[in-house]
Amino acid sequence: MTVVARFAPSPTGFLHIGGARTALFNWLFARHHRGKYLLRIEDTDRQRSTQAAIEAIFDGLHWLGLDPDEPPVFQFARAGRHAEVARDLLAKDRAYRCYATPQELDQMRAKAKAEGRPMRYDGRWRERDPAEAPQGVPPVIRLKAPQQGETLIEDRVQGPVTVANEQLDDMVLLRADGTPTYMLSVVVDDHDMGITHVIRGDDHLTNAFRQAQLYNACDWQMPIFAHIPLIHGPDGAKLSKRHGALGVDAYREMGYLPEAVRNYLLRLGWAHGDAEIISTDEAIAWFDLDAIGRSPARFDFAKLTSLNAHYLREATDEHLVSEILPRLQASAGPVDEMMRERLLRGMASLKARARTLLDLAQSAEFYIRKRPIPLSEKATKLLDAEARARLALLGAAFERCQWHAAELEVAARELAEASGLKLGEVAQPLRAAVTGSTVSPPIFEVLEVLGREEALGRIRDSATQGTSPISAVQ
RNA sequence: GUCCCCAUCGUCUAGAGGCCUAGGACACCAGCCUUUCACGUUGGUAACACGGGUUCGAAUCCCGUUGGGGACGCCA
Repeated sequence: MTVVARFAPSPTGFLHIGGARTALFNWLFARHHRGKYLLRIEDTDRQRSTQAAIEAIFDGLHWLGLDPDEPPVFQFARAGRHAEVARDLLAKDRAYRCYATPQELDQMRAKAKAEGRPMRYDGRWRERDPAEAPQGVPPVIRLKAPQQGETLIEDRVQGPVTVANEQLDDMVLLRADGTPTYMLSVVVDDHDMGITHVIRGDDHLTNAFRQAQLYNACDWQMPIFAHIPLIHGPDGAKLSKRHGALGVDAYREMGYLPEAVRNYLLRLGWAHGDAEIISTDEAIAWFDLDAIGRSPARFDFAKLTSLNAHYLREATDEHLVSEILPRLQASAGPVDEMMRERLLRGMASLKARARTLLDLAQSAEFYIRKRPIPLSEKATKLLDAEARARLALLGAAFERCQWHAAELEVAARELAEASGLKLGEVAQPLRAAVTGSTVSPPIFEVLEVLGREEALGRIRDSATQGTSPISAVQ
C-alpha cells in the first residue's frame, strides 16, 4: 500500500507552530514510506477563511521546505460532492432530516448539563414522520449513528481508544443552508483523496470517533489515525502568543533558520535515542509513528535558539551574508561591493558568536559603517585620554606593518610589553575604536578584514592628536 | 458536568521487568582556554507525582488518587 498523508489546515489565521509540526510529521512520514504528502485547505467556513491566511500557509510551508507533492485541494470547491454523499446517506436511510431549531438545541444542552448527562442532541427527529415537519423550517441532515455498543479507534500514537456510542449524538452532516459541515467534508475528502494515514493534533481525537461512524455509514475503509499531542506553553497551559504560538513567519523574522525550526519541532514529542542534531536525511530514515510520545510537550525558546546557533555555524558564509543583507541595509545604510566582501571574510568569526540572524546582523554592522563610526556607551567610556594616547602609538606602529592579523598582533604585543601593559589594555581600546563596541570577533582579524586604510582611519578617529607619546603612556 | 487522553531532571527526552548508582540535550553553576564576547572543553546541581497491588525483582505491568490537557456547535 502506498502511503498518502496530508496536512489540512483551515485558513483562518497564520500557519502556527503546532500546525507546522503536524505538517512536518506528515511530510516525514510520507517521505519515509516513499509515499505522497498532500495539502488540503479547509476553507468551508467562508466567514473566517481569508486569502491572506492561505498565502501565509503556503509561504510558511515553503519556507520550511514542506511544499506538498501535488497542488493543494480547496475544500470549499468540493461542497457539491459533499452534499451528494449526504443525500446518498439519506437515500440509504443512514441519515435523516432534523427540524429542531437552534433554540431547542440550546434547551437540550442546558437540560442535559443540569442533569449531569452528556450534552448531546437527543435524536428527536430520528424516527419521526417527516410529515410532521413544521412549515418553513429548513432541515439539517443528521447521521443515523449507532446507539448501542462502542466505537473503537486503533490510534497509532494513542493506542486503542474506545467510547460508548451513547456518548455520541447524531451529528449534523449538511446544514440548513445545504452546506456541508466539517465532519462530512473531512471524511469525504480524505476518502476521495485516497488518504491512508491521518496524522493530526490530539484535539481531533474525539472527532475521530464520529468520523469512524461516518466511514462505516458510507461503507468506506477507514484511514489509519495518529493523533499527536499538542504543544503547550512553558506554563503547561495552552500555547499563548507570548510563549511561541506565533506564525511561522514570526520565527523567520526573529532570525531563526528553517533547519533549526524543523529540527526543534521534530524533537518535540519524538526522539530517536540520544540523537539531537538530526539532518533531513536522517529524519526521513528514522521517522516513524511508533516513536511519537503520548504526552504534550512544552515549547522552549532556549532550546530552539541553541539549535539555531548550531545551524548558523553550519551555514555557508555566502548564504548568511545574503540573509542578513536586507536587515543591515535597513539599519545601517547601503552596502557596497567592498563592504559585502568584508562581511564575507568576517563571517566565519561572526557566525560563531551569533544565535540568531538578528544577532548576526547586529554584530556585523560595524563592518559596513562609514567613518566616523558610532561608538557604544561602553566603548566611549573605555576610550579615555589614556586609551586614546595608546591608540595613537598603536596606529603609528601599525603604519609600519604588513597588513596581516598575525603581524598586527605581534606589533600590538610588542607595544604593550614596551609600555608595561597587558595586551588587553591595548586591545580593548583598539576594539572600541575599530568596531565601536567592547565585544567583537578577534580584533586583529577584524583589522585585516577591514583593510589598512579603513582600519587606520578608524584608529585615527579615536586617537589623541598631537599628544606626546611619552606622557600619554603614563 | 460528561467523555477521552496524558504523567522520568526547570524544559525536550532515552528507558519497552533485572543492563538504572536512571542516560543524553537545552538551561543553570564552577574550572580550563582566552585581547573582549562567543565557540570548544572538563566537571557539577537536578527527575521516575502519590498510594496500593502483581513479581524473586517495577521508572517499566494492573488498580486507585492527585495533577495537567483535550473534546463536547448548523466552527474547523
